[in-house]
Amino acid sequence: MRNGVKWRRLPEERPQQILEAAFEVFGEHGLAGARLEDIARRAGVAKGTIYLYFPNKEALFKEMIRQTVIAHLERSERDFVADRGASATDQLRDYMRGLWSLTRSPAYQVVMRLVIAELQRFPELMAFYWDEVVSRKRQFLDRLFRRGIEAGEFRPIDPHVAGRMMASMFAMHALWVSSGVCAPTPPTTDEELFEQLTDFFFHAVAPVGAIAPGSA
Amino acid sequence: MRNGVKWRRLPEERPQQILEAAFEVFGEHGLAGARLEDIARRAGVAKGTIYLYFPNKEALFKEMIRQTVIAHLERSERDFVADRGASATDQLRDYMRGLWSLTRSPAYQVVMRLVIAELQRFPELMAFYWDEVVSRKRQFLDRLFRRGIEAGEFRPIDPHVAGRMMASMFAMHALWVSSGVCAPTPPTTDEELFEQLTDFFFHAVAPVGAIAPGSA
Amino acid sequence: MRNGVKWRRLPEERPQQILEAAFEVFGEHGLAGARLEDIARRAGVAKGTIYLYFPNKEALFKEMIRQTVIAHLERSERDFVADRGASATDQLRDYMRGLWSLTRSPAYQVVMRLVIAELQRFPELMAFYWDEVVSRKRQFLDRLFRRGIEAGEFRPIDPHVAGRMMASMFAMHALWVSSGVCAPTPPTTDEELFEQLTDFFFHAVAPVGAIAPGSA
Amino acid sequence: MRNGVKWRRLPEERPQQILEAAFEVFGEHGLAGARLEDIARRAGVAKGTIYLYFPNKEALFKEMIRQTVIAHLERSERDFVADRGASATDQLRDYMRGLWSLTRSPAYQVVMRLVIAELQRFPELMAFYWDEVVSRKRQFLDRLFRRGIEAGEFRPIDPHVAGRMMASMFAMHALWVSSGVCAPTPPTTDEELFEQLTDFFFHAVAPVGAIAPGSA
DNA sequence: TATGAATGAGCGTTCATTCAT
DNA sequence: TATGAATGAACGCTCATTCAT
Repeated sequence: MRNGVKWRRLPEERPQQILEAAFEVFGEHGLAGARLEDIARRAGVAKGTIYLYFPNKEALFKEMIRQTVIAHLERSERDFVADRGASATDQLRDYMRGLWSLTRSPAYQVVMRLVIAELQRFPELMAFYWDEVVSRKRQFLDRLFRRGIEAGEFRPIDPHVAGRMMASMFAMHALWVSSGVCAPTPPTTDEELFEQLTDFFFHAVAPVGAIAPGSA
Repeated sequence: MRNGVKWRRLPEERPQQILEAAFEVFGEHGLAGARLEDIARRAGVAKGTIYLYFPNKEALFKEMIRQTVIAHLERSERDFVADRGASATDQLRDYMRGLWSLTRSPAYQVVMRLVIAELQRFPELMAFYWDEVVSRKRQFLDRLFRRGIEAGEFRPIDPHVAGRMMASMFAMHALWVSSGVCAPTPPTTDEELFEQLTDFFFHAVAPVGAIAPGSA
Repeated sequence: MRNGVKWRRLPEERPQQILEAAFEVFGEHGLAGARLEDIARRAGVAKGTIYLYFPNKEALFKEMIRQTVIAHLERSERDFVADRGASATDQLRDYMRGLWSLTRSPAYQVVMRLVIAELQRFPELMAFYWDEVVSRKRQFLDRLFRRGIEAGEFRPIDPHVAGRMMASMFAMHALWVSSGVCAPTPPTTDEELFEQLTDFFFHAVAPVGAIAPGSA
Repeated sequence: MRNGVKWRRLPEERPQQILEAAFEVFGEHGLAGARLEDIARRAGVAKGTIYLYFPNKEALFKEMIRQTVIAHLERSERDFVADRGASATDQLRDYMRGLWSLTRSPAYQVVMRLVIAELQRFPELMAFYWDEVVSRKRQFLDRLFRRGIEAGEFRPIDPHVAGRMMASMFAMHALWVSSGVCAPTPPTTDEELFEQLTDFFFHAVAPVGAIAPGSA
């Protein structure tokens, strides 16, 4: 049959194919240092082909952000609504688990590093990230923490502050894990790292005088 | 006549002069974005002069790391020895205050960002950083936390974990403050940010059932 | 079923269809600035289809010249023969009116501009243009002016010169009108512009001492 | 002496050197078609060197306009003031002579062609040309013609119109001379062409009933 | 030692042209 | 005959590095 004749990759796969190459090359050389030529070669296409699917270099990175951080955020928001019945503590622990599994994915680690390291120099990307990620995430966590505080599950901490602390701990661990700073010396397992993070956090937000609700 | 010329900077000062300019320019434009021309102009020398003292752009970056991060670590260690008489809680609070003032210095923010962004690509530098900074800092915090745990000031948390959490929170805030992610929405003062960090941390390490020792 | 498809344009119309689109796009973006993609889209065909009918971009341009400038010249010659009975002054005024309405047509403005801008670089086209347009038009005007001079309607000016002056004024106004240089400052109407041109020209060729014959 | 050792071109000549190359290349390939690389090679410098003296391609063209059209305009304005004693007719004839000698210079012909052909596509250049040339020239000619009309040397024609007609005739002749449209067939000398232009123009603006004042 | 004019490889991006379908 | 995804050479512009002075 005519079928077997050509086995090139299907056109529908092209954007994902390019994106995956971009993930790798951005990860290795940074946002500014990555060369479109390398991304193209790694994706197995010509330089011009990239521009059939993405208007420019920044758009590639935007899409990377969408597929990792924003996708996760949307999942979290859906879960939050679906899990309305659960306690804030349980909801938070679920959220943290999702965040942690994201944290361990190379794609997210790359994105985080680039966001921290280079986003400043790309004002349009910075604005995008701020609107689509930072403020949205903040809203989400606000609602979560407020619920827990009102239910007496957490001490009356400023929800913004709680959110910022959690984000800082997870983000930094993403960076450390990816750059090997975390792993080497204490041969801690991923699961142990997660336990340490949640345990620490739940102690920090536990009602004063109570047993930390998250550690059981 | 020729005498008035004495007022130029001495040739021996040249490297430091260049390094200071590099600091500023790297801080403003990042490693890749910094232009040798700008550094030269800011240092008051010609572009070619830089190459008399540093073989290339990278070398400038390496020297920057040495002069900032290591220098700070040595200061911390000296202070720790000098404060031996105080409680672990007080010592920790003092250390945090020092760390926070460092965190707010542009120099540290620059180095943190560049370390996160670029260190991976220089394995030799990464090793250097690991030995001279990461493990040394870890030892230092270990001793501090162990003291506090033994005295019952802190709950029996793994000292490594406590150190890692603290470092992650402060490091991330350094990055956020410098890139404006922290500041905008809640018009929080620097001092308030510091209070939030210490309050959060002391709650997390407080002996269970006790009032958080750090919050007063 | 398959029947409704009959409503597509016929294949025989394809070249004209493409040419019309080329006209518009060349007019808007110039020869170098026009993108084949735009022409294809505007013609309602795919990019590749253009290459079935024209070997390259240049060929499109050549064909455009043929369809506009030559076509007009032939119309002028026919009208001249048909109007044999009128005075030279009337014939000239009629010709000028026709020239002016041509001058205002976007197609002519486009061709004029492209001829000025690009013809030099295609010697073969330049020769073609010279033979088929320039010298033919000159002959035509020569006859017209000679008639007027012999009849005492115009002063004894060199007919070549009169023709050249007229052509220069109209051509330049075509270019100016199309590029907006003429319009802005004095909000002159098209009709006024035409009056100014003819009035000026008839004064210039009026018998010395006489009232300019064209202004009434 | 050390003098004879190196005879490279002096740095002070560089801008003019580049500009002359640009003149040639723009003339041959147009504004959009000219390649910086060609200009550099023709000037005997490297591509980057151009950018030491001109911020971009457009600036090269701006400077070309300045050295030809604007320089001439400024000369004309100075002469106008210096010649206050002369009749408007004499002043105009002097101006025309200057304009005609400009018209014959290859540089001016190139500039005119590019202005006509391509300026539309470079809006910033168009604005520059409009402000620095078109409106300034218009003012200048307005004053000149108004003087002549008030003194009864010219018929009461709208000064704007007279200026526009003159400009159109000279401009078009510049384009024709440069592209060979004017020259070939009637082997007219440059001087004769000039006489034809002035004679035609002075007849057109002569007081009705009078002998054309410019023709002698 | 110090200069800064000069270099040219390299970048992101565009688009005329090709060719498998 | 018609498509449009894919190509890749070419462009304007930048800037780390060199080198004659």
